[in-house]
Amino acid sequence: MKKTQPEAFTLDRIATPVGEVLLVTDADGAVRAFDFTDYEARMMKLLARHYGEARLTPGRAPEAVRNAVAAYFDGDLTALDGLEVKTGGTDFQRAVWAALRTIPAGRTWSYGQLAQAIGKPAAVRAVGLANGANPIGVIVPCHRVVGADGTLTGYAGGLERKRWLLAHEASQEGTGQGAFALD
Amino acid sequence: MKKTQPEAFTLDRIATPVGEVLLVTDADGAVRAFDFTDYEARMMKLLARHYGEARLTPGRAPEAVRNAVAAYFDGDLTALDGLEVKTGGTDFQRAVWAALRTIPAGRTWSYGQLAQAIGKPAAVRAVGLANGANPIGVIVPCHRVVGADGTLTGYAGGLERKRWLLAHEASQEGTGQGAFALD
DNA sequence: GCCGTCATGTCCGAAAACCGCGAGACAGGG
DNA sequence: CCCTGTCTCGCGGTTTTCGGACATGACGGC
Repeated sequence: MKKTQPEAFTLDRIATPVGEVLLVTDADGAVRAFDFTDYEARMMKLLARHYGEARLTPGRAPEAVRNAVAAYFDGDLTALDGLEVKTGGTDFQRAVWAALRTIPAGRTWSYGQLAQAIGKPAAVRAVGLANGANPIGVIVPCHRVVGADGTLTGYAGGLERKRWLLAHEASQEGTGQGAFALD
Repeated sequence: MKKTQPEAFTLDRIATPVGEVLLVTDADGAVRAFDFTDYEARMMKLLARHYGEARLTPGRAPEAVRNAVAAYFDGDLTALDGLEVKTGGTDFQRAVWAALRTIPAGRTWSYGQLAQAIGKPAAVRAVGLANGANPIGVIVPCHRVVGADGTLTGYAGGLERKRWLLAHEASQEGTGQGAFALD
């Protein structure tokens, strides 16, 4: 049992080209969680783990956040970069998630590169774990990490979506920088 | 809506015939913890377990509480009965602690009787554990529980103090009801 | 009588399993 | 030869599981 301050969060739902997403924000407008509706159970589990009995009340997220999400899916790939996010998790996990946000849209890193970036070049596999435990999909772009040989190894929202997101980000950037192959 | 703070508690210190005690109260004047100064570490651990990063600020507890404590040690054995207490812990533990407050001063129960009182006659040993985990000594009178044969089996504040408290309560009641033997 | 045994709830530490990896060894196929 | 696909093994944080230790007492065997 952790520190259990009930902490009231807002749960919003937004339609996107890859399906409806869940968007959890706190009283300060910071994003606490973001995931696809069909993985709602997993998101709830993560929230419960980090915040104990956090209470979710359905409602509308701040317009600034909603607009940023819409803009991103609409082609403005940097729209999410300014959003404030807040997470629980261990120091290691937070380091990984922070590093993820430094990967620019249209680029991909390998798990090894990511491990290197946080100063633990050997913790490659652990990085994969932390990646999978990311509570704020898309905004914290865990989908921009692929295998050393370019394979899309896994994605909590389904590989299909990972593929779509990367294509979305690549196509907007132009065709020149393709650091990975879409099959 | 204000942020959920780590819950501010007040920490007071009071002198008694058996040594200085620590008295933790909340903003409503309810008692959250009570223990002897020489077991401060254990009390802090319990507080941390139940309330996370609870913040303790040294200060004076409400006069009503201070007076009740003084009166009890002065011979008014029922002085503590009216105090409001609040605890964390599991359902089981809270059931045990609630039952403890029904034991009148000057009387003792066995662990078996206590287990019976909460409707789990077989959970005798578990009751002992819960007893030991009581964060509010004296006010929640865990010292009034002894072995089935009358032995003072254990006390978180030291058996010496348990003996003293029971003698204190017994002597004030008169000599007739001695349900236990002091050695 | 004395001793071993078992039931019961909770916490705690140790150990093991779990992986969204990646490097190296090896065997085939052009 | 070179290239590639498959397999094995070590890596390291987090989560889960497991096994004890206890503020006891009732019971069955010697």
